Amino acid sequence: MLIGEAAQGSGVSAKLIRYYESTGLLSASHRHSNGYRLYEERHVHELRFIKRARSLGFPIREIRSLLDLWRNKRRASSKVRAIAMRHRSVLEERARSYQGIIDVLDHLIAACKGDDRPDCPILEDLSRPSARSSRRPPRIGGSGPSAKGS
Amino acid sequence: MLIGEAAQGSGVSAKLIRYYESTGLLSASHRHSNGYRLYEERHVHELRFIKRARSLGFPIREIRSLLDLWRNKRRASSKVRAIAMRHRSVLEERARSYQGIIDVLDHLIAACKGDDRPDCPILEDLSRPSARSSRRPPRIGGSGPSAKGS
DNA sequence: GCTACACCTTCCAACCATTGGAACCTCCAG
DNA sequence: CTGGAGGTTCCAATGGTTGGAAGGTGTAGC
Repeated sequence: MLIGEAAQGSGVSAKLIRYYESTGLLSASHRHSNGYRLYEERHVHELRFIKRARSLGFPIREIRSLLDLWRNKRRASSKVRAIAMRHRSVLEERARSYQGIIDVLDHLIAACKGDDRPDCPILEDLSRPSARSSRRPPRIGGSGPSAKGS
Repeated sequence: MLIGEAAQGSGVSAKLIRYYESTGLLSASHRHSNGYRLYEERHVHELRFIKRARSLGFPIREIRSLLDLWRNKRRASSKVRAIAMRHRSVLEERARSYQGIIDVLDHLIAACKGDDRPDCPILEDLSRPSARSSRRPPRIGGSGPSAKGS
C-alpha cells in the first residue's frame, strides 16, 4: 500500500510517517519503481504501536527500544517494564512540578482581589528578589523541614 | 552595566538576555559606542521578574503581558489575575493528562511480571487496535477523581 | 607595541515532535 | 491534453534554551 493508505489505516499522518523514517524509527519495506514508498500491514501495526506509545508520552527514543522489544520474540518483559517505570517516574516528576506551581498560583490568585485597582500580590511575588517562601516566617511555628507537601 | 553583570545580577544567562531582546521581551536601554549593550538596575529587576515567571511556567507571550501590566501603574489587577487563572488552567490540564497516563502505566506495570520471559501486558496494550478503555467497565468503580491531596 | 585573556558582538545549529508550504513528479480519468 | 489527487524532496516554524564559531574590544602584564 502507499503512504496515504498506511496513514489512514494507522491514524499517523503521511508527513509524520516520513519523519519517522528519517529518524530511523520505521522505514518502508520497498520503494515502487516510481519512488513511492510501499507499506505492508505490519507497518500499519507498528505505526499504531508508535501512535499509542506517543499518546502515553513516550519519547521517540524509548519507542525505538519498545519497538525493538516488541519485534524480538526472545525479549525479557523486565526490559519493557523498566522502560515503562522510568517513563512513569519522569511523568510523575513533571506532574508534581506542575502541581507545585498550581499550588503557588492558587495562593496568589486567592490573594489578588482582581478588581480595577493596581495592587496585585501576583505581580508582587513575581518581582520579589528571590527568597520565595517568605510567606512562611522563619523559625516561627517550627513545623520542621519545608516540603510543600504533596 | 554590561550584559555579563546583568546576567550575574539576575541569574539569567547573557545568551538568554540577548534572546529575550530578539523577541522584543526586554531590550537594553542603550548601546555603548563599541556596540556593547548597557543595562540599568531596572533591567535586572525585570530579568528577575521574567525568571520567576518562567519558573512558574508562564510562556514568554504571557510574560510579555505581565511585564506590561507590571510597568503600568494604572493596571487593573483583574487583568493580572485573569492571566494567572488561564495559566493555572493550562497547567491543571497538563497535570491531569499526565496523571491519566500515570494511572494507565500503573495498571500495565502492575500486570507485567517483569521477568525474563517475553509475555508483557505493556506491549500488548501498545499493540492493541485502539479501543482503549476496555479494561474499565462503564460506570463502575466510581471512586472519583484521584486527588493526591496536596 | 605585543600578547594574553576576558568580555562583548553576530550568526548558525541543535534539542523534540509535528505541521505547513513550495516546487516538482506521477498516475489516472475525462 | 488537462485536471486533480496522490506521491517526492527540501526548508521553515513552533518554544525556550544552550552551544559553538568567528571576530571585535578592553585591559592587564611584559
